[in-house]
Amino acid sequence: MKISELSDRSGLPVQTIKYYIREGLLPKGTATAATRAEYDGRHLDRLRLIKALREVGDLPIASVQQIVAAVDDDDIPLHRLLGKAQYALGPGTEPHPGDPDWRAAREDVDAIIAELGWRVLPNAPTRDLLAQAFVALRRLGLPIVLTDLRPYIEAAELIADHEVGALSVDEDREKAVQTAVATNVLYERVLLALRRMAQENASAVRFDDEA
Amino acid sequence: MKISELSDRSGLPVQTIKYYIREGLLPKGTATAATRAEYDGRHLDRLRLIKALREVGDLPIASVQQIVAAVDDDDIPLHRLLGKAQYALGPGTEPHPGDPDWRAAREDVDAIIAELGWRVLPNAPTRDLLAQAFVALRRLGLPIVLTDLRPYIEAAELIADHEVGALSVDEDREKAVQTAVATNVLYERVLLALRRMAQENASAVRFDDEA
DNA sequence: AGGATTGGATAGCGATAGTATCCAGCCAAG
DNA sequence: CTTGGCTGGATACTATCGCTATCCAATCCT
Repeated sequence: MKISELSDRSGLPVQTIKYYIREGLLPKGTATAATRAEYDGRHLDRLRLIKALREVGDLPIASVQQIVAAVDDDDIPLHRLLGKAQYALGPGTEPHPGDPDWRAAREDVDAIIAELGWRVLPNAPTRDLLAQAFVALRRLGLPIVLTDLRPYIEAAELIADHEVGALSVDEDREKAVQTAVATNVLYERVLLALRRMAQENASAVRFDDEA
Repeated sequence: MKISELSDRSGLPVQTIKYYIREGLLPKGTATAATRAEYDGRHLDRLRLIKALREVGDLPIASVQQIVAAVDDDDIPLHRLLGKAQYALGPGTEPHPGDPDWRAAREDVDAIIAELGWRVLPNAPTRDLLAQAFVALRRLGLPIVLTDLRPYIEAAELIADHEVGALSVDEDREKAVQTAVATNVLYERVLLALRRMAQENASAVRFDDEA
């Protein structure tokens, strides 16, 4: 199909598609002449994935780039892909290892992971992500105790077990990989939305009934 | 204290503090002369809150602005504040009511909330937030069924009940409000980080042991 | 033949979140 | 009491991000 058709079917402007190609998010079409190229369904699928990651997941172009690179890398087995994608999602901000607060938080994080017996790589960016939140909480005078974390840990395990259990390994890789990455990012949003709703509900139940 | 001290103690450049004052995130100091103003501990607290919301919560200035406005509004009772803050967090992207996909997703969302018996205002932005994720999933050929959502709903309720239960109502408002808002945003990050870790762990348990 | 469409390249734009500079006015040390 | 280093306040500048717009020459479609 032509780029204009790709544009129509994906809902993205031609210029944006060209931009994504420039940035390496989308492979070029197969050239048929100096000013002509042909695109196929895989381009469309990819574009839809990009759109979902951008619009719903709110990922920066650079992260999407790393994710599609991992998706395209046939050497990565499906079950490693989610981890790979998480590295691309990254901690957002860099850790500051010189800062003693930071180091203390990282030690807390490492201790909690060890305590839980979770198998999380020592250099996983999620450790820094959590440490960052710990630092901020501490600085606001809100220290973290393990019991406070309990419900979050429980919830996280509940969800993760479900998600990893639902991973299909037998489908064709292309599709499975796309599905895995998309669900991971999109269900993150789902979880956030549900938490906020559940909060509103719980608050209504607790406080509105008093009045 | 002087602005330079405020800068030192908050870790933010003087220029940035001035910028925050311009944007209404931080009240001016009390002027003591034409080129002199005095800041106090409340300024520092506010600055630390802003810093946490920006750096960890990754909220745009405009959202922080709305949140601090709600925090400063004494007419808002504490237990309403979290809801108010959520409105400021918003859906990120605007809903597109003309789109039939969107409308269908919104109906799904509304149906689920009704089914659960949750008390969520009809115009809550979280409804759109969830609908947006539904639209994206549907477009990727990944329709949502209630059973898929179960673990997320369960997790959300678990967390929300804990959080709302932990809200203190008796402390002095200033501090309590700051705590409530900060924990809400920061524990969102905590939850995301824990989910990713739990995923890595669950994946390791399921797949690495096969090899 | 000729208007529309492409690929490819380059330039521009609008929003966001700060930085930098300037200018007086002030305060405190010498 | 002067003088050098902060201030507050205003304005201007900058960098990054994620697109858009424009151009051009080569095609294609009719």
